[in-house]
Amino acid sequence: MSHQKIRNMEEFATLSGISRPTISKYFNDPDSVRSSTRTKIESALKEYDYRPNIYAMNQNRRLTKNIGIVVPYLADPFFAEIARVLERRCIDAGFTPTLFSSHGEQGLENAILDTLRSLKPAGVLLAPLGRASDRKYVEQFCRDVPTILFDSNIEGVGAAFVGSDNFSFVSQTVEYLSRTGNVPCFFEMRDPANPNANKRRHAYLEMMRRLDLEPHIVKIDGMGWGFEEIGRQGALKVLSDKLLPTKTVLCSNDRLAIGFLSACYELGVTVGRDEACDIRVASHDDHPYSRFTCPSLTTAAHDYESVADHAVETLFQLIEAGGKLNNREERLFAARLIMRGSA
Amino acid sequence: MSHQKIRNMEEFATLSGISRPTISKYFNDPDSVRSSTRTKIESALKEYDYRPNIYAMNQNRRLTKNIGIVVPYLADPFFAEIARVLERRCIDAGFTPTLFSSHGEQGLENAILDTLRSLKPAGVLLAPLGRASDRKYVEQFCRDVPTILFDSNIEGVGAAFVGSDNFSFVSQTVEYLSRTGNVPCFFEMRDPANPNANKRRHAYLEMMRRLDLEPHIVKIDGMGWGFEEIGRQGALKVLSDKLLPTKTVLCSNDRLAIGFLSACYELGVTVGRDEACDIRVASHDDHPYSRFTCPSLTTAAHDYESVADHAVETLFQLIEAGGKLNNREERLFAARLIMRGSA
DNA sequence: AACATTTATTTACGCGCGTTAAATTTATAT
DNA sequence: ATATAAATTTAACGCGCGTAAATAAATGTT
Repeated sequence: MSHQKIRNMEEFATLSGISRPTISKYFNDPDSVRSSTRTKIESALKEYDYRPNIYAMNQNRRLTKNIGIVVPYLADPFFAEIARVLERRCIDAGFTPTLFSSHGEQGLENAILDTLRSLKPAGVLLAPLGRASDRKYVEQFCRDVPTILFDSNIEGVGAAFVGSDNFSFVSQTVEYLSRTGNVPCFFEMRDPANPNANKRRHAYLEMMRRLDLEPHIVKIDGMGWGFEEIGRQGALKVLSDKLLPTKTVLCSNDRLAIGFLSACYELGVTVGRDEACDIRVASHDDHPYSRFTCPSLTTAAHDYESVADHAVETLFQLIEAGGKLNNREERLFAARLIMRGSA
Repeated sequence: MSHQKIRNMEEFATLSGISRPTISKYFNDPDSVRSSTRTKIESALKEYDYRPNIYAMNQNRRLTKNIGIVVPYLADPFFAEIARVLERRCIDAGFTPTLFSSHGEQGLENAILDTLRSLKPAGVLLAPLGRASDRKYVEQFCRDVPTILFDSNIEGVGAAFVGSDNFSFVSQTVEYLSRTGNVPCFFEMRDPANPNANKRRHAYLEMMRRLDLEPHIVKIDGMGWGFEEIGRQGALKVLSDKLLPTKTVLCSNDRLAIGFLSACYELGVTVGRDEACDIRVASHDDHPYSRFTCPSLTTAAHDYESVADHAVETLFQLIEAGGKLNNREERLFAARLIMRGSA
């Protein structure tokens, strides 16, 4: 292997004895050149270790192999996990995914969309901030760039939406908790930024109505993305002030529940399904850490794999269809109830 | 605001009545043009909402404003958190960070380094996989691209290393645990992929020697990046087989400890500093979730902010120095002991 | 051997912008 | 008003590659 550095395709073409357009063709599809030339190119490739500049390639392609993935907050393991699966799927399909996190800030989300325009992606998988999103900005972006929304829906924006069926989540937990003896109250943040939170509250109310039970909603204060601490503080207050209307708590999401369990432990409140325990706690999401809480958390699990698979597949369809789909599909995946120690 | 779409700088130049080179100059430094022309440009900017293609810009710049950030595993909240801080610092300094995760795979790490070459970054902040890295590949990359290593050091590779002082971590936890009455054993994976793990083991042995205490190392099996589950399984085995040599456990890192605490809860083993508790558990990292474990985890905290600040600052120095620093600085930041409920 | 077909080469232009040098205009100082 | 400095425009090239059309060479067919 020669240690000569190669600056561009022109140089590599000269050294390998093949013309540049043919080299270009090879990199876009090795099978599109005669096998004898392919051999020549590949032996030269071993010799000189050249690879084309991916961004220069994408500058001219009618359709790039870039895919943008945007999540609202990457330090949240839920999004980190789904981003990981999405990246993997894109790579396996021969695309180059680029991952961005909005860090919970509208300004950053908009800046990311600008950067994505420059990247000229074949398509984008976008989990918007939700209520904190600049709707017009996102809408305009989706008109210009083939985009699939996931996790948080924005009505009518993007070519399709893939997410979880919040009613399925809540109906299963409410049904389970009430069937096994207790009336759950619903524990959530006062001003949830994520639209799923609102859907979950409505689902809770609807389910309680169907079961002819009296609903109780416990709203706690807090801003930002530090849900565990918000849940912990809220729980400390609710528990010490004896504000809990029932002895079964259904948290809107696992991160709040993690904080809630932490507060219970601090206050000596025992949690579990057992009669001897003070309260039961359940939640939604099947956060990567929910099986390691003490006690482990009963929760409704996202079908991560299906959501990721379907989002990516829909995006590929969208790309192949030239950026437009006939009708805006909203595909929701059902939850799977996971019974653990906490309820 | 006109809804006319602008394709490139040429078009925008025509519409704003300014020549393209001047527009180009403006975008690279708004203060480098006369205030009267700046006003013209900015009013045109309001009118037409144009912004230059960042990748095309960077194709020709002698020095781009791109910065690559690479972490070994983004679904680990520790890396997610430090990546978040690094991104923020880069953005504030006017750079465009691009984040990559190796997902624990050597092949991906190498592929990311290739992509980064195409990106022509001004500099790269790289947390390598560690033992799983392709040393030669990383080494060659660092020779070609100005790179600062962080978190995991690879001797002699990169222009500098910024990380945490493992001895500081372990010396504080060992000193604290032994001073408050117990001899800690060291709980770790059999084949840690991260070089910090080895340094921590050595630090433990050295500290025990200094304190004239008998060291005990408990090694558990497990592969991959699911540390919590590995820690849990290991703890279940160690606890139920009564293999624990002392009643104080010092875990190599918080993620193992999270699993350990989970196992303790399952088995009814009480954890805490109190005499009445069965065992004490402490650890290292101050993982974002360590304050929400039950009991909350006593741990040695990274100085996230300092590590991130110093890594970014060193990178900026490196960039300004033209890609070479005189000597390879290895800067280690001390830990801060955080006493919580578990020990 | 003559023809048709496939594949490769040559040539040239385009992508969206940075950058430079020379020519020209504008602002500031005297 | 004139000299000087500063900013802008014009013109042109380069970055690393895609792509298209015309031409040449290799391969396949009868």
